[in-house]
Amino acid sequence: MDYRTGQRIVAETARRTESRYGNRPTMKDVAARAGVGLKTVSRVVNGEPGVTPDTERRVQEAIDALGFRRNDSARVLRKGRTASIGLVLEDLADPFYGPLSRAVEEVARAHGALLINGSSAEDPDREQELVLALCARRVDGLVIIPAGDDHRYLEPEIKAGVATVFVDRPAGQIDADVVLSDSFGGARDGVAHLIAHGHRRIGFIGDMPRIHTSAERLRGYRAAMEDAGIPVEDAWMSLGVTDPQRVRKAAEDMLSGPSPVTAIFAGNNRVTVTAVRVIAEGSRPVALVGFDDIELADLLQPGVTVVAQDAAQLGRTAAERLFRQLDGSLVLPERIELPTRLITRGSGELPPSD
Amino acid sequence: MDYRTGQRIVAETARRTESRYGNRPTMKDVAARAGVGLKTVSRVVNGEPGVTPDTERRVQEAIDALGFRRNDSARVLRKGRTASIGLVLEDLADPFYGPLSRAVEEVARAHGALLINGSSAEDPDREQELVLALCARRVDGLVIIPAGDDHRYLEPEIKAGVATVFVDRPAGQIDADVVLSDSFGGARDGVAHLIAHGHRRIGFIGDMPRIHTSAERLRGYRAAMEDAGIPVEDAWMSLGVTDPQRVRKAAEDMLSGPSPVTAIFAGNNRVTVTAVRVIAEGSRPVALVGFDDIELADLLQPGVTVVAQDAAQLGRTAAERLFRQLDGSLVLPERIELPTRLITRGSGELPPSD
DNA sequence: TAGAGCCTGGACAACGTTGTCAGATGCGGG
DNA sequence: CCCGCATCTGACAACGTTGTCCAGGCTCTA
Repeated sequence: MDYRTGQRIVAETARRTESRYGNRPTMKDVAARAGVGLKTVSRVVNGEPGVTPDTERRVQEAIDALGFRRNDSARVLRKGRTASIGLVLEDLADPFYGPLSRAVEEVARAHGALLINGSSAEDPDREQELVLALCARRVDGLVIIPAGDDHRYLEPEIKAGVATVFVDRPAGQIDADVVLSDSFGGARDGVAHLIAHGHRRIGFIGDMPRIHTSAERLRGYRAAMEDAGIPVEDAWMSLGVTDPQRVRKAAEDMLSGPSPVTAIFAGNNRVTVTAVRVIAEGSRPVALVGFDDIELADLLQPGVTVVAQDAAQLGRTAAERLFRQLDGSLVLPERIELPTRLITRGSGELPPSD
Repeated sequence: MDYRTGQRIVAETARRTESRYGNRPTMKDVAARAGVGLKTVSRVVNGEPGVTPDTERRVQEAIDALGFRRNDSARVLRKGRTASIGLVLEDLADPFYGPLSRAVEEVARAHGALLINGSSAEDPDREQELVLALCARRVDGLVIIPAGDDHRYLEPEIKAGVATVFVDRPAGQIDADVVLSDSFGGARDGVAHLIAHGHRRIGFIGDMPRIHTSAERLRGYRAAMEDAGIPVEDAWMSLGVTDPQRVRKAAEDMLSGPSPVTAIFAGNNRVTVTAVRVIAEGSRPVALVGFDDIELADLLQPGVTVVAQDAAQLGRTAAERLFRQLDGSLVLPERIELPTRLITRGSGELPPSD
């Protein structure tokens, strides 16, 4: 008995010492100070009815005096919903994802939710790790730009009620909502545009074909070439390169081989930027169409013709669908494909140089 | 009694119905299935020692079978730390903030923390709302790019132990860690660069002076002009405009007034982009130096000379400081100023055109 | 073989909030 | 003057986890 009492005093002292820094007032503290019950504080904090103005004022004063802030962790534990959603993308530093993320955030905000986001760095393991960490935090929903191609690990989560929407690329091995740009159609149109301007030897530089958008764009390229009856040479295609040096090498190779290309179709914004550089350094004009719009593209000489997708619209559409899942107004997974838009600015309209 | 029993049955039924969708297994469920105690499950989940391999296997099987995922809200409630930090910035869609955010995320990840971020849209009220929402979720720390100039509302939070670092602009009315770029020095150097190339009538287009960086850059502009003994005319300065149309108007005005400028110093990346456009449309060459680097700046004709700041480094520095606060290895708030770098690419070296 | 000491497992309280329900208070009418 | 009713307030359990502490079974030694 003495021993236990001693223990308690030690614990109490430790707690009090620590409380100067790191312990926050709780509703109980507020209640004690205001001389009311715990639940009354809860009512005031949440704006529930049934509190006299006088009582409310006393409680409010105590709240202000103590600097009380409701602990949402406890609230979540009780209520079950966190009012937060997770966004997993590839790299927030990529200018394509900034507007997308912002759009998701705005929709979340309109629904009173916060956004937690993480970058997968195009690594499937890291994607899974992130997604599961978000699930452990009990986000209400997930917007995922997948890096991996197997999302069966999400099945228990989805079954448990986590709303899920995939963006930019479809989910692997599971049936889920997907919002995509029309990569195939966009690429086909872009390449057809080059063909229409007289090109026949057209290069394609894209990311790894295991990435759905890359594969689709490659398919679009092939389709356009085939439609025009042009056989594609292997030397015209570079797949899986994305870092500037290797893109540079790939572009230089296609421009200098035995049957050099007269035009390049760039599979994404980063490739486009590097391609612009390589072409600008070369002496002869090379036509270029890029997938994804890039800033200042209109100010270059010539302006860069692009197949633009609306990143913000992609994010908005996905987030709205997510919240409709949460409302319960959605039942069956769907695949939504947003159109792309060819923006001609000059580089895609250059005639072949030979 | 009957009534209460009735109630209970209704509740039970509702719960069971719902449980197919929306209720997740808990450690208790896992324990029951594995035939062990609650705490044993906790030990397995957290990799704590003191569990026989055989027991561990049984527990693990139950976890997999039920699709159990630890509820971090409950964990947080118990442990006090959330392993998450908040980042409040102006607009994630702005290319300046993408790399910054990503850098913060990487540091957080290295410390096992998740990043919750929000955009203030340069609105002080929204900033406060966001910050307090983050505090309610008990983030361990906050990285804030302030929109407002009074942060006294944060005092109770900081006192309660929320680590806080301000980035890009200093905190208002409170003493806190700040990580900044040297806006004053950078702007002064940039303007001096123009002066060194023979310019005397130099325009300045910047954001609202209530934003610290804008004020500092304006001060740098004035200092450089004063150092060179050049009196500044009001018509050369445009403050508080940031949307493209108004920047355009401002630039056109300075270029066509009674004493037109021969060079423009652009106060931030968005202004720079618009200035490039206006200048490109005009007939006579106008020199330009911009604050913040922009993508493709080197490919324009002429290349855009800029005063570059390292957004990623800003974020990294701030986040590292944040975690050092959390380690307890930091005591006094400090102000860290990172240098800027003048990158000459052509536009800033053009001679005056008259 | 008994006792000491270690290892494993489990019962229980606590974290801070909210939902439920019952008690207290005040008011008007019979 | 008392009762019924409406309004306001508070006690208590529960959410799912972790820390503390104790019990029981084991091994090892004297």
